[in-house]
Amino acid sequence: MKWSGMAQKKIRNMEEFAAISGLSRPTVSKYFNDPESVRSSTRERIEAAIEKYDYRPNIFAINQNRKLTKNIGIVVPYLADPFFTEIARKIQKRCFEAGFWPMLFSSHGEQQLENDILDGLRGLRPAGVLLAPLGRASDRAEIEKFTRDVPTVLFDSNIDGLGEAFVGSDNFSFVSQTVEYLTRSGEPPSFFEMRTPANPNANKRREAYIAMMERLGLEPNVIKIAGEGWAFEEIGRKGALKILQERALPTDTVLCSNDRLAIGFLSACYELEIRVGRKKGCSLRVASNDDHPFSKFTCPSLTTAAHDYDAVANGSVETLFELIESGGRFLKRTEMLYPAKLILRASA
Amino acid sequence: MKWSGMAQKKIRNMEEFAAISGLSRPTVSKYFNDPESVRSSTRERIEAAIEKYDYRPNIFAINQNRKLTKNIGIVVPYLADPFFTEIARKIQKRCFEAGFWPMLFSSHGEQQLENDILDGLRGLRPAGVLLAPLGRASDRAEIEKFTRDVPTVLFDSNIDGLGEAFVGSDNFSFVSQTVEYLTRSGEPPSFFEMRTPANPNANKRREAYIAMMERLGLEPNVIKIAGEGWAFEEIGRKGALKILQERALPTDTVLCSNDRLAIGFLSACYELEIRVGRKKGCSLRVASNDDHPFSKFTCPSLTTAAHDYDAVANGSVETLFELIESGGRFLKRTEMLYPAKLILRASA
DNA sequence: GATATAAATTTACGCGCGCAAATTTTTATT
DNA sequence: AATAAAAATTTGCGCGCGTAAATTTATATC
Repeated sequence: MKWSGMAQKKIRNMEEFAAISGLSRPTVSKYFNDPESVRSSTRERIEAAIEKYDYRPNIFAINQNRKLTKNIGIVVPYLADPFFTEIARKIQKRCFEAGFWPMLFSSHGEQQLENDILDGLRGLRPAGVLLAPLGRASDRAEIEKFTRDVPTVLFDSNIDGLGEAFVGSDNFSFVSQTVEYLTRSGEPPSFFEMRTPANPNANKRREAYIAMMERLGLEPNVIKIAGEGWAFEEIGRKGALKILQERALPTDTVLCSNDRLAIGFLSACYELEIRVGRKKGCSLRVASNDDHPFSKFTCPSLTTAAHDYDAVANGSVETLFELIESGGRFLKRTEMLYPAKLILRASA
Repeated sequence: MKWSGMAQKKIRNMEEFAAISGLSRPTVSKYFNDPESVRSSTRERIEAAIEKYDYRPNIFAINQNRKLTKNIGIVVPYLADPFFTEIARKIQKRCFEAGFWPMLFSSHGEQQLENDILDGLRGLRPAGVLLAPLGRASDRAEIEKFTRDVPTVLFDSNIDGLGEAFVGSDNFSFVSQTVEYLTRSGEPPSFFEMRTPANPNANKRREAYIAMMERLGLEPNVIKIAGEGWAFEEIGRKGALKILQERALPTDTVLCSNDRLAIGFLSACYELEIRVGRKKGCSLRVASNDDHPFSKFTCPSLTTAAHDYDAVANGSVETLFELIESGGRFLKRTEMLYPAKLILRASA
C-alpha cells in the first residue's frame, strides 16, 4: 500500500491548494494564467505541489470570469473527407502545444448543423474559431453574425469579406501546374468537375483551367457531371462511366477538379478496362488536385497538385493566434494563399 | 433599419431574462434543465422570449454547479482513418440530437496525446466519455485512473475490464464469413496482417482465422509483415510487394486483416500487373474486413466483411446514455458485439 | 365549491474562480 | 545599510447560475 497516496486529502479548490502550497490564492491564480508571471522559486513550489496533489483548476469557474477563454473552435464542412481530417489533425496538435483547448466539429455538409455548431460555439466564448465553411450551402447571414461575436479565421473555403482573415490554397497555382505539365507531356486536358460544386474552390479551379488553356492557345473543354452532396467518389465514378461510354472526351487526358472525383474516375476506368497512365498500353491520362492521403494508393497512383498541408494548417493557426493577440480584430482582412506542389505519379 | 432589432436591449443573464419574461429565475432555470418540467403555457412564454431576445444561459456558469454537465467526450485513436471518422460522425450526430455537447478528440496514435486528452477531459467533468483506445499503445494504468473518475464506455477496441461497458464488432463473425465464403468459392485464403498490430481486434481476427481454418480441416497460413504505426496502406503495400515478388503465397487467395492493409495490397498488385478478382484472367483473390468507406472504389472494388456502423455507433451512444442515467456505474461490465455483413464486390 | 395536487415563486446560500486596489514582504541595486 | 523595484499577500467584490426549503398560486378531481 502506497501511504504517500493514501495520506493526501483530495484538494477541492484553489483556496485549499494555495494553503497547502504555502501561497496565497491570487498568486496561484496568477501562475495558472501565466506561469512566467511569478518568480521562478514560486513557480517551482507550485509545480511541485501540482505534481504531488494532482490539482488542476476548475475550467468552468475559470472561464466564467475570464474575458478570454483558452478554447478554440475548429469547424470543418465534412470530416469524412480525409483532406479535412488531415488539416484538422495538424491544427489540433498546434493548438494543444500552444496551451489552447481545441474543439473539433463537423457540419457534415448540412447548413442547419453548421448554424447549430456556430450557435453552440458562441456559448463557449472561444478565444477564436477556425472555420472552413460549407461554401455554397453556408448561411452567409448566420456566419456574418457569428463573426461579429467571435474572432474568426476562415480557411480552405473563402467567403468574401467574412471573418478577419482567410488562409487557403492558391487554386490558380494548382491548376496552372497540372495544365502546364499535361500539355507539355501530351495531349491537352479536359476539365472534369461537378455541375454544382459545393465548394467555392471548384469555381476558382475551373476559371484557372480556362485561363490557362486560353493562354496556351488551346480550346478549353469543361465536363460538368451531375450530382449533389459530398459523396464525390461516387459522383465521379458515375460521371466517368457516362462520359467514357459516350466517348465524349476530345483528347486522351483528363484533369479532375479534385482527388476524390479522380478516385471515382479511376475506379470507373478500371471497371471499363481502360488502362490509365503514361506507360505504353495506356489509353488515358488522369490527373487531379489536392494530394488526398489515398491518392498514392489509387490504381494507378494519382498524379496530382498537392496542398501544402503543413503551411495551410500552420498558417491558419498562426493567423488565429495573431488575431487573438490583436484583441480579436485586424485592421484589414488578410488573405493568405499557399501554392501547390506538383506530385508526379503513374496516372499522368 | 430593423427597429425590432435595435429596440431590444441585450439580455445579460437569466435574472434579466426571467424578469422580462415575467417569470422567476428558478422557473426559467428549471425550464433550461428540462423543458418538460414546466407547465406548457409557461414553456410557450419562455420559448417565445428566447426567440425574441436570443438568450441562452452561460454554459460555464451552468456547468460549474451542476453535478452532471451536458458534455460528452469522444476519443478516437486515429481520426485520419475513415473508419473512425465515420463512426465519430454518427456518434456526434446522435449526441447533438439528445441535447448533449459532444467533443471529439484524436490521439493520433500517440500514448502521450491519449493521456493528455483524457486529462483535459477530466477537467470538463463530462457526463460520459466514449473512448476508442489506442490499444497496444495505450497506458492501461492511466485509462483505469480516468475511468474511476468519469463514466466511460469503450468502443471499437476492447481493453479487458476497463470502462463500464464495451461496444464493438464481433471479429469472429467478420472472419468466419469471409473465410467461409472464400473456401466455398475457391482456394482457401492466407491471412495477411501486421506483425505487431496496433489494435487488439487484429489479434482476435487472426485467432478467428486459425480457428475457422482448423474447423474446415485446412492448414492456416498467417503472413506477418513488418511495419509500425498507423500508416496501414503503406505498410500493406510494401508487405504485399515483398511477398508477391517472393511468390510466398501457397494459394491464390488472400484475406487481409483490415481494409486499409488491403488497399495497400491492391495497389501493389496493380503495380506488379497482377490481375485481382474472380473474373477469368485474374490470378489472385483478395478479401478483407471493415468495409472502409473507400473500399467501394479500390481497383478492383473490395470484397469485405462490413461493420454495422450504425449499430456500433448507436449501441455505443445508447449504452453511454444508460450509463449516465444509472449514475455512472453499471453493476456488471457489459460487452456488446455486433456481427459483420459480407459485402461481395469484384476482388474475391 | 372544497380539497388535493401540481406548478411557480420567494428567499437565500454556495460554487470556484477572476480581478482590482491597497499593503506588506522579498529581492535586486547602489 | 538604505533605497527602489518586483513579487506576493490581504481584502473583498462579482460572475451567472444551481439548488434547496418554505410559501404562494394555479390547476385538476370529485
